[in-house]
Amino acid sequence: MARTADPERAAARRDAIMRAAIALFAEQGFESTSAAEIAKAAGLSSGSVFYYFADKRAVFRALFERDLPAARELVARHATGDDPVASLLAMVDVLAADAMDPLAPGIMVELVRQVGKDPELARLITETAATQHAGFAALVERGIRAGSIDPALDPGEAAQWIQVAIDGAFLNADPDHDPRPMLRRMITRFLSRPCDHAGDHA
Amino acid sequence: MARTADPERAAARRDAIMRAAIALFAEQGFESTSAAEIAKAAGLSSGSVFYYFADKRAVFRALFERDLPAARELVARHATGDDPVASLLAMVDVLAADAMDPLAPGIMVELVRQVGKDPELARLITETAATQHAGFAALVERGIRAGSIDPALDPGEAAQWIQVAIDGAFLNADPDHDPRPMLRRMITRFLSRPCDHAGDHA
DNA sequence: GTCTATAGCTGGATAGAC
DNA sequence: GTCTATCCAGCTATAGAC
Repeated sequence: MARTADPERAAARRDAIMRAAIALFAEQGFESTSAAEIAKAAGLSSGSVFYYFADKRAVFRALFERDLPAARELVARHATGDDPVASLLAMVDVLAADAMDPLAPGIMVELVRQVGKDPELARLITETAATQHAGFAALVERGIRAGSIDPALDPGEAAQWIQVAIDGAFLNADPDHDPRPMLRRMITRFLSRPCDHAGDHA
Repeated sequence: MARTADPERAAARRDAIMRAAIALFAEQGFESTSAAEIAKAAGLSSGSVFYYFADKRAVFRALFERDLPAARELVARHATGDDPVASLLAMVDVLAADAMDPLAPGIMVELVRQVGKDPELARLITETAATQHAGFAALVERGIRAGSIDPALDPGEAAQWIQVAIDGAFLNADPDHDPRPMLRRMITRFLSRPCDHAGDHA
């Protein structure tokens, strides 16, 4: 009854294409990577790429399809905790973990570019980012009510700046250096209530 | 004696090409923008681009050639001041000013991509970034000695994180929203000495 | 100095063999 | 289902007219 003779083999090939594609897109960019190159790197022939994917753009999109459910799950997992700041930092840690991947800056940059060209990709990424944003904003709000976050902050704006910091870390990714400690320092202090003796010393 | 009949006209045309190019590169990307498109937007004919520039890549490089002298001047101007943190924030303000330009994210992204492909551009950008980095690091060190910056910070690492934050702001640029107040908050607090009653309230 | 025309090449996507 | 062969569009860069 199976449509495909061997669904497992088909999934493996799709996966091989995606793995080859992510490396090539990150290193060379989307436009500079030909379908033939991807096929070769995946151990297949040129035309096969178009059997598994509608077009080159669909290959790129597929690389980010798992991110939306992952974001939903991440937000749900950290929505209910005793300490909102701790939950928020745990989310940051997870999102920033991939920033040590040497492919991260290349993929990040290519993603921004392709989002402007592929409306379907744009919808996917917008929703993923909005999901993370909502999760952060809710935690900031809870932190404010609990007194552990500066009430002068607007939760939505603060959430966006947390994402800005993570984006910056991705862009400057370095495989030899874990960005998370400094990212935590930056975000913790950004959120905390003002410290009335800030520059004391004198 | 003049080599060119009208050097002023020539400079104006070069400039027109550059202005047209920066918009197109930011919106569509480098690879997706043809030389013919640039020429048309500049009010010239296709071949003329190659009269004023050696090749398409040189057009892109030209867009960043003024950044290195500008960085040197900026660093020099803020090297000597009574308050290192204030000088540092003034530098950040200048560098982040362009983040309100709607073209900023597109150009930023394209720059990262092209730096990986054009070694001459890479040299230029690396030196520009290193100049800014050195300026920030020197100010952080002075701030530590003056007691206004947390001595636990490594000046080089702190300088890099200031650049990370600025990069993030560029990537998420929004013409309607000045990122500088929040950027200042984030950096000030990142640098400041620890505040021993951080999460008080209870 | 600047334009027109085009050479020469590359790459996405398909058609049809197997 | 997968590969080979190929078509056609679109691009950079140049050569030569004016």
